[in-house]
Amino acid sequence: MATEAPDTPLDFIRQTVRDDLAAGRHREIVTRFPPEPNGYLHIGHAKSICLNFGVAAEYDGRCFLRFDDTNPVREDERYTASICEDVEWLGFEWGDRLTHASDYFDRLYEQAVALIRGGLAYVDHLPAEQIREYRGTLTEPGRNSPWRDRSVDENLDLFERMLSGEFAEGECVLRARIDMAAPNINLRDPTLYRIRHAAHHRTGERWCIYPMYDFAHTLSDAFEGITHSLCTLEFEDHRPLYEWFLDSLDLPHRPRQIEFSRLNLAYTVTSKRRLAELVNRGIVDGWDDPRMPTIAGMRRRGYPPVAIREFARRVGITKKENTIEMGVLEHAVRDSLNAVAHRRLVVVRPLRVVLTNYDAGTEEFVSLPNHPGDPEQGSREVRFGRELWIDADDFMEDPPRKFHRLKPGGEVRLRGAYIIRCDEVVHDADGVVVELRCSYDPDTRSGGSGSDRKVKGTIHWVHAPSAIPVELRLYDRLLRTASPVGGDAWLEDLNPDSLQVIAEARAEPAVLDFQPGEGMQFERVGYFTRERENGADGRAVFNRTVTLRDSWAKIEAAELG
RNA sequence: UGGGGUGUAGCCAAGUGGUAAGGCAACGGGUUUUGAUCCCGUGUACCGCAGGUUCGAAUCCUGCCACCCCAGCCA
Repeated sequence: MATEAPDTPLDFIRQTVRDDLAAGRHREIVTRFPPEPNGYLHIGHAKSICLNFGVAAEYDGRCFLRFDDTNPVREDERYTASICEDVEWLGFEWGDRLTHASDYFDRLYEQAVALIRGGLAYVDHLPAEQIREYRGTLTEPGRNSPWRDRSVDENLDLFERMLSGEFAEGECVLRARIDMAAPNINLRDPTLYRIRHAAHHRTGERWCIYPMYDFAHTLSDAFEGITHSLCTLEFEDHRPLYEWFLDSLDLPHRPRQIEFSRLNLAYTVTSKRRLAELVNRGIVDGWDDPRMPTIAGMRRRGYPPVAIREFARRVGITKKENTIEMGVLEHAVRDSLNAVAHRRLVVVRPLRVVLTNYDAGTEEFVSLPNHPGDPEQGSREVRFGRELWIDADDFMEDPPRKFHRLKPGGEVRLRGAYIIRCDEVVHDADGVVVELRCSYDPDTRSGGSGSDRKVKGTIHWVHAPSAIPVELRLYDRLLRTASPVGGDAWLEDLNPDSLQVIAEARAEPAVLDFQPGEGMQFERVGYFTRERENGADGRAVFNRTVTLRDSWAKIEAAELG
């Protein structure tokens, strides 16, 4: 497992872990990542995965991957495979520590019985609506349920009958007997077990009562010997209940819960509920749509796992609400890709160029390095001839100042080949530029004797007869606002241009050298990766991972006012 | 108006009583056959506000303000 950039100050959780170890409070650090199998993992989970698995790895401990599957009606086996795949792809290993809360259903039941025996839990026959009313409000205390003082024997009997299926869903629940006047609402006799006559994806029909999160999660932590149970801020209020279970039961270990703030990313959504909505409404392709901030989406988009790990490291761990700018993620992605991605030439919007002084009967090969900064990565031979495509953006008939690309009468270097001059602009009947007639300077071939001649610009190109048609999918932010509003209104802030399909791009054939997931840079355009499925008429499809930094865009905006 | 949290530059984030790290962004400049990369440089951060303690406070105390979370038989 890679451990990146060591010289970061320790966050407050790692400081605690380090101190606990130094004080001899634990022999070994044990953490856990506890996803509910009801959706795909996203960038926020990635932060938690990097924290939990990262801390375990850094302190020679262990981390469990535990599915929190206590609610059969919400969860589905089909999500577990993707979750495993995502964690693994991110670069982490759980070894033999793949568990499920449902693995502990028997032990959980025993502990519930223990609570009843201790007079600390009771079966409540109040309907759900009444329970809510009896709970009180944020500012007023709750009231005791009329069933709160049943005898231990009666509760034992009733709980067993709940288990045996004697009651209908909603007829009764098992509740902890704590304090209905507690200022912390989580302590007002929280529900421990509810009845669900539903098959569980792992335990089948064996159970019809299922434990609630607080009970199952705390005890699972204790069973597994978790030393540091790291969760997000919204569970801070639950910590007293977590402690109550640990105090009330005879358990093999005493884990400690520590909360940190969840990750928010600007211009996207990072809640499972909202991501599911995008999928269900058909706004995106699926959970792994490259626009989605899901791990699967980022993988398909071409983000390397190391970039995500580095991103998680850079944003840090604190208890402060935060919204991270996309630039941080994008920078991490570019940074990791820049070093390793091979370069290729691809023209996005093809404009025909004819080199009028180049012999129509011949062609040649020019050598282009796979990586300009690293000769070790080799080079490739690229076909060159009289007819080429260049990007329409690289020509302007009436350009602003500082435009270093091609213009009438102007010169530009073709990357890795020759300097050309634009002699004539051909228009169609509507006045649209359809072809450039240029002449090349034979002395200026890259690597040749006259190649040191300087021109202001260098542009990319492809050899027209041998170029292959490819489809490009250009992705942009999902939202047009940085922080989506609450409720359903955020759907109105969706960016209508989050996907732009370029059906008729032209590429040098060597773009086919790479597998989906491997990153390459289309020079001057951006980083791309191959899409698994081909597009129309079988042509290769490439997803844009991220653009290159574009300082021209700013200059252009300034020049054009 | 109950309880639990959080406030350090545009966004993150170190700092744990001795005089405010770092990253991203932004803005200059250099190198460059990618307007990329790379390299240099640029920020007076009223440390939420107001008092107090101290020789000395982002760090300690008091009071206030702002924002976030909690009333599932969800996790």
